[in-house]
Amino acid sequence: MHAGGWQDAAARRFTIQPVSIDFQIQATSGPARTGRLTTPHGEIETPVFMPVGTLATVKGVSQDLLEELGAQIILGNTYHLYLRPGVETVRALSGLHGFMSWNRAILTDSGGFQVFSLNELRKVTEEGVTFRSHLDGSSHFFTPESAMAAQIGLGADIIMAFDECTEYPAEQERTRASMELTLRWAERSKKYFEEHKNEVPWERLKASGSELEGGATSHATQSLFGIVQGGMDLGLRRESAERTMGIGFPGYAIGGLSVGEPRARTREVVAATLEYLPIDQPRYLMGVGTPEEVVEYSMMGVDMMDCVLPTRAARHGLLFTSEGKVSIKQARYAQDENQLDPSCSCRVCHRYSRAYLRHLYASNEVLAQVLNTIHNLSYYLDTMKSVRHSIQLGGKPRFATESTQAKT
RNA sequence: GCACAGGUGGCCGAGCGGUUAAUGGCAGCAGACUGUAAAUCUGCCGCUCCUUGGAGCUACGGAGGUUCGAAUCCUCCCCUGUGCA
Repeated sequence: MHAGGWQDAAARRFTIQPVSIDFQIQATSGPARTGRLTTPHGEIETPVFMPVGTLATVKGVSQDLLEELGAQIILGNTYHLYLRPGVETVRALSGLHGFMSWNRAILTDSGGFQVFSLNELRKVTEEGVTFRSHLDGSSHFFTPESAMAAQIGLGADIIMAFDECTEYPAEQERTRASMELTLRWAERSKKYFEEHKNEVPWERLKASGSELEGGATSHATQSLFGIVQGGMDLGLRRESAERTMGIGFPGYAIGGLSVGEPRARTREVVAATLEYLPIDQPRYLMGVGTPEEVVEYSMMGVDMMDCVLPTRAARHGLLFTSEGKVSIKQARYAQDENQLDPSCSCRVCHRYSRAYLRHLYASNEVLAQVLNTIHNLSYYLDTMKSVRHSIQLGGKPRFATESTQAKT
């Protein structure tokens, strides 16, 4: 069932124009593959999970901890950073990398997701989106062009086209109209980007110092990724993929998922869309998912994923472990002297008991957020490491809850 | 001792004659969270019983009383705070 689509995709790749980002596939196992994505801030081993750091911070953890955890690339958000501290401030402080002192790769989302998530504070037109700031109520007009300008100013290694994340559920006509709008915006995004991408000085974009892992590259520009929409309609997904590829980007994202649809539907749409995308370029599944989903999608051939779940859930006392979810706030852990996850070697599991973590959470201590976030990110990042390993060995990956089922 | 002000469910605190098992908040318990308006949000939270819905019981310091009806009014008692002796 995969074969036809894959061959189609393989054939199509020759129509893709040259790109400014390097992606080399290293090993494959069925539809899954490991690869190396080269950015101005080092090489990224894929499949990769990208922690979300909306406001130039992955909430709860410092940059040196992120490095220790093995985060290869993190996300920032254009809309939020535009509002605060403002693109000019970030630009003046040597871009996101310099501003937040992060020498590894960064990807910024364009603000397209806010078109969806802030739907009560915004108005969409052909030209762009008017947002009413959630901070002070002021009005801000975003267009594909302004979103690109902002992202060029922020200076992330990978930036995203300005899209409309279609809501769920949506009628066929609405989904198509939304998809068409995203396509027109994708063209405008690319056009503006091509004309202005050299405005990010190479010296600034380039990683500095000896901390850079993998070495700087010759890619002197940012890379702009396109985003496939099309809702839950497989036909529209295909059309969106093909037409987005027609515009031509160095990488493609699958957007508009995890917006409330049933999980099985997400899987179906991802599986279908992957087949329509080029086989030799990075494919980025936006906003997904649980540890199990992240593994599953990696095995389906997704190269990049990001999700708020590990960090947000951590702040809310939900921890992911090899034995399944642990809601550390539960009374049953009050005197549990065991480590959180017996098969995790993160600094949290290594040192603290469940009882202590529960106490910190119950007492509303900020350390609870820090430790919980460290663990969850560690769990995701280690899971990805093991997924990459499995793909390289051509075997089946360890699923996040495998040992739970074995034990109970 | 006298004068005021008070004693409400684990805690704080509304209510001041009926639609009150009793508003709120906290604490407690459980759940949700998927390109971050999220250290957020939702539900439960006197006891017992049956199926949702309900039934019964016990409750507003204590004991009496007024009233068809009292956490709410009256009397006495106990206790707490403040002031004066």
